[in-house]
Order: sequence, then structure tokens, then C-alpha cells
Amino acid sequence: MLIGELSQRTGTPTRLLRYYEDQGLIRPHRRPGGFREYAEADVRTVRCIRTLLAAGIGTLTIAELLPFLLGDARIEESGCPELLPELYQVHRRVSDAIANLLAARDVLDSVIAAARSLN
DNA sequence: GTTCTGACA
DNA sequence: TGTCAGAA
Repeated sequence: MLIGELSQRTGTPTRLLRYYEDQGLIRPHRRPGGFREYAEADVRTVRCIRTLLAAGIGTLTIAELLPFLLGDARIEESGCPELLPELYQVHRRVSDAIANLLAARDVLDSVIAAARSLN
């Protein structure tokens, strides 16, 4: 499929799909005319990328993790001893982000409750 | 009409 | 990320 279709099916602007390619997150084939040709599996890949991006994980880290998340590579054979420590680090950041969001929600709850009591 | 690259906000 | 230009 061309970039336009992938864009519609993933709700991702074509501008971003090209950006993800620049960052090494996806590697579409090229048609003779230079048009990007995406595989069916890329729909899932893009959704995965967006989920991690929304979680505050950088494109560099996502590029490293993607092969494992998509089953293109197995942890046992990665030959990358740095992986596990990095996963713990990412997990830590996500947990911190969640904690901050929960705290922010509590603050909002208080403000909302106070505002409502005035009406 | 759709996509491409490059550039700027 | 959004948007625009100029070309295919």
C-alpha cells in the first residue's frame, strides 16, 4: 500500500510516517517511481510506534525495541547484553510518568471539587 | 489526484 | 509536527 493508505489506516499524518522512516523505525520498499510501498504488517508496526511514542519513549529506543516487539528477533539471540538494563530503565521512566499523571489528576480532582462547591 | 524531497516555523 | 514549494 502507498503512504496515503497507511496514513488513513493508522491515523498518522504522512509527514510523520516519513519521519519515522528517517529515524529508522520502518523501512518501506520503493516502487520504480520512488513511491514508498508499505507492507500489511506496517499497520501494526506504526500503531506500536505511536503507543510507545505517546508513552514518552524516544524514537532511538523504539528503534532498538521494535524488532523484539514485532517478533523479528528473539531476546535470547540478540547478543545484546545491554538490552535488559535498558528495558528496566524504560520501564522506570514509564512508571514515573504514570505516577506524575496520577498525581496531576489528584490535584485536578481537588480543584474541581473546590470549584463545584462554589456553584 | 498522489507522492517525493527539502526547508522553515 | 505542520505546511509549503516545485517536480514527477
